[in-house]
Amino acid sequence: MCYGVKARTEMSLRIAKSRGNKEAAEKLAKLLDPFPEFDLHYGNGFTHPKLVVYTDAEPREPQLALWGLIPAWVKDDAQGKQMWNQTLNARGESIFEKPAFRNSAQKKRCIVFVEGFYEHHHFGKKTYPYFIHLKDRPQFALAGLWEEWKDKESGERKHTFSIVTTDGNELMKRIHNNPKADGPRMPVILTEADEEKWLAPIQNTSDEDAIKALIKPYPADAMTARSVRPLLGKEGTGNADGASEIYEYPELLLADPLA
DNA sequence: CCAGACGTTGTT
DNA sequence: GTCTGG
DNA sequence: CCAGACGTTGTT
DNA sequence: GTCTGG
Repeated sequence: MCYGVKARTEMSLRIAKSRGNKEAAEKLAKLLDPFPEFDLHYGNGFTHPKLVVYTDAEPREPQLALWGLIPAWVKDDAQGKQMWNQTLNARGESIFEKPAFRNSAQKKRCIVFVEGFYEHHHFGKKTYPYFIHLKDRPQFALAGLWEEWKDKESGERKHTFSIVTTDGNELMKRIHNNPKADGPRMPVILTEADEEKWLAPIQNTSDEDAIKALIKPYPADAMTARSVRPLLGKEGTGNADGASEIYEYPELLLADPLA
């Protein structure tokens, strides 16, 4: 789920300025300075990009965190690397129970602003990448969990995060059709009003229920998608500008899942 | 009691 | 760290 | 998860 | 088709 996301530097800076203040945006600009202007950040278990997150600890302060949550109890770097390949996503249904996520679900939630995300559609014997985004908002927040992990050997501290998933809506059902699936999934997309609710502290069970109520599919009619060039491989556009540009596949036009 | 796991994704 | 399985 | 490989022979 | 590597 969420093969990758689009989160350009320009967008991140714009959000930092509107959420926080000028200083926050300037600080972020320095952190992002060596960042290339990519249209795709992979989240596929082999590439672990750093993205800008806003945490419940400091909701107005942009921070960089590594995609792939490492629980605080992980004992060494090797175990951490093994773990983060499996914590790019967190199933919304179980975040309050799973050992890897429950501490974060309770008191370390975050949001990640993206312009859209990528998923593969299976048709015939091939897979076709799609870029999925909202019709009426240039960017939006995904619900995430974060954690801070300290490497006892090197003393290094790592901030990591995971994106919370939920059932796929009607749009995702048509695109996200991998042959080995239990059912289509999608990231939890938050409305502007829900962004602050997701970051609000939990002090009792009704607060917790309020958080759980946010974990639900986003309305399909508010979303749209387009096929794009292959992301990986010889022809892959990968981490490059233009990865999210529309690209029509002739064979798909006959049986476009979105038609 | 100790050892080992701790996680997600995936159709027609 | 904490739970489960043996 | 997707992309790519998928094999053997021969000396120093 | 199925496994491995990224």
